[in-house]
Amino acid sequence: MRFDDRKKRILSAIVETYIRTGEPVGSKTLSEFPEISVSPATIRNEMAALFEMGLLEQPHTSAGRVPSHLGYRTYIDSLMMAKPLTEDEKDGIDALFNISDPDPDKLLSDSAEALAEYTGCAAVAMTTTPSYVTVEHIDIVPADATTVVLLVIASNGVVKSKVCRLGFRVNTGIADFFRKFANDRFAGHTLKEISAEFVKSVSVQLGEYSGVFNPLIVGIYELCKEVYDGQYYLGGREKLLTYNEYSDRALEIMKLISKRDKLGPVIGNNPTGVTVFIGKENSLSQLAGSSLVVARFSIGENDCGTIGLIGPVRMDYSRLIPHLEYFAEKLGTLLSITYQRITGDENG
Amino acid sequence: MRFDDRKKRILSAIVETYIRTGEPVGSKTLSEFPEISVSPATIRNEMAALFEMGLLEQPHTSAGRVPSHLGYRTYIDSLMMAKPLTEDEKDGIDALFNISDPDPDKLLSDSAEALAEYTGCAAVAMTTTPSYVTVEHIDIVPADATTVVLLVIASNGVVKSKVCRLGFRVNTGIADFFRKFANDRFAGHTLKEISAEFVKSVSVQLGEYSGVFNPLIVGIYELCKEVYDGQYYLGGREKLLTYNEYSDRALEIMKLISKRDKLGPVIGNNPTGVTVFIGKENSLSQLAGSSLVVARFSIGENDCGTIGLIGPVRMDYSRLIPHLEYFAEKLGTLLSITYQRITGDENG
DNA sequence: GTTGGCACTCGTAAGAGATGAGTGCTAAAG
DNA sequence: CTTTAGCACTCATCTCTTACGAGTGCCAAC
Repeated sequence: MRFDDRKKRILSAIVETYIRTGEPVGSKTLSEFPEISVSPATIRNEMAALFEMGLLEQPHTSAGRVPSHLGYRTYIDSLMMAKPLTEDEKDGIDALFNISDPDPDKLLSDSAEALAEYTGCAAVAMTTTPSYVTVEHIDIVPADATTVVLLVIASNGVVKSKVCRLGFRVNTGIADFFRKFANDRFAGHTLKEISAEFVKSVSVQLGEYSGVFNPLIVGIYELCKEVYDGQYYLGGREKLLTYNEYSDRALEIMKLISKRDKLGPVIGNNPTGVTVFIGKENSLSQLAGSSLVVARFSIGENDCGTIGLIGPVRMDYSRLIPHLEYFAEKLGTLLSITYQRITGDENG
Repeated sequence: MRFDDRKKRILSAIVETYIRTGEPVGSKTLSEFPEISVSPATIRNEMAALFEMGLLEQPHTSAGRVPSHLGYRTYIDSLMMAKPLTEDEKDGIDALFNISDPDPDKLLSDSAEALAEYTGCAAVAMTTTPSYVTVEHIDIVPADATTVVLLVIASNGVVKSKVCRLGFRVNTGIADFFRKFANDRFAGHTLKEISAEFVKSVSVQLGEYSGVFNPLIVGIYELCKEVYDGQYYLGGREKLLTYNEYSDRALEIMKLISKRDKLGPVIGNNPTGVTVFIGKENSLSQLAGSSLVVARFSIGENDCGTIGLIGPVRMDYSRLIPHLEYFAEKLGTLLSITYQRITGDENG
């Protein structure tokens, strides 16, 4: 049986109509489409063929047809016409990102929120740190009699700081000593290496001062971990409530996607560009009724994170995929600007 | 009509049973309570009296009774026996907070999450900064060729930092100049004063260098604003979905409570201790079907924030009020420890 | 004051049609 | 061989009715 042009047009029409209305699509409705214009009976024959081919499903005998997961897959991969963003939409997104010297973490969480707002789906934004990234430099800055600021500068340009309050007065001598000690032990090591055990072994080397400096050592550990773990932000979870597909599963899905250890591995290992996981294609069985649309973004050439959408299988792919693509590109550009200055200077 | 002892016992039983089951309570059910032990008919007479007094409501003629808002109020204010926390529960909460040198912001967001987990309600944690708090000191620390860390230390002990990436190389001379300049202009001013206009006027004073240093000036403004605005964390929004009271209103409520500008004023102006707002007592009409239980916490003697629970009017007040009280106390203690060291040293 | 009895109310669950959207199949027309 | 009209059939959904039962208010008796 050939998957001819008319079958393609019919499948497209079914997918698009179902996405729009959420109701199974019948032969009569389709016969009114100008690009089809054959009688309902003919369409029924074609639909029976598409059903045979596994592209359509039937909720029950007397209902219309609904795309199967394979139907969606075929539609997305070869039939769909992506709706490019209008200039207005681009401007709107650009305006969101129009901040100078943004905090990268905030940028990410704002992106998740904005993406959710724009798309009506739950949105996730996540960064990953490659395992080759090392600690480049550690600094300790007295800020107050007993307060210091710890800084960890990683080789990928990420800088994190933490205010540490100590139980003793810190003078420049102490700060200098600790700075040298910390850099001797930590600088050059990959973030991945800096485990709790590693930190403990470093702490031991401080001998009798180990107790005194422990808060700082732990602070460094926490900062390294923070950089290595990256971020995970989820925005617009509550958007899922607007789809009746989730009427009884909303709580379960919302809990699931809130946890990085659940969703992270699923969305963090994709090729560049936009990837779509439709329903049962997801490795998590709880997501069988949902689709994920994910896009990687990168700082310069270095892939560094993922943004994604979570919504019902019946989502408007033709609109959302270009949107997500634009967001990812924009986010990458902005992060590149943020991080570029350092590398620029280092090379120069 | 006297609100005698038996009426009180009946009202208590109705409130407690309704909280537990969510079903209107009938006279037969009540007659089986050992502390009541009169016939259903007698109870019906009493219930009619309680209805007259405005303490009970009837969903419809042939249903049992449900507490009115006044009924809940009476129960909470004078009838309820608070269930003190068990040692196990206290230990569980203590364990959550058992971290050394916690980041105050993280402490707050973790508290909101934990509180939600413990209580099954949505939980909010919020800090407010009194308007008399001033900028005590500003510091700028070169971290890298073109990267500096800005520090704002406020008079209430709060320290915030921000990594700023600049377009030029920063040496100690530049850093010293800017540090002096910034402290001359900002230190001593209240955080409240430091508005966008204020910052602009400061920037102008830099003359030809205004453009170069603007990112730093803006950074200071942002940090001051961050300290002054305080935090607002909401945890466990999705818990509301478990109550069928919210089956159709969940989205609306979740949106509402996510916004500090909506919920903040409502929960931020209460006396010390635990305050309960029952349903329509809330100034926000959308919360007419919800109750808020809020508690203030303080650093030392200084009131500094609020934690609260949002849930259906039918919530287990006798358990939740002591829980919230314990959380608030614990949170205050921990924050006091975190901030005390500085003040301790400054006075010494 | 308390209680048993009883008629009454009213929400809910269950069952019976009626409706109608949509189908598959067949046979005739193109 | 493809397309189409016709027709019987399926099945979710809606409405209407009925039955049920939990709970009430009131009254008379204890």
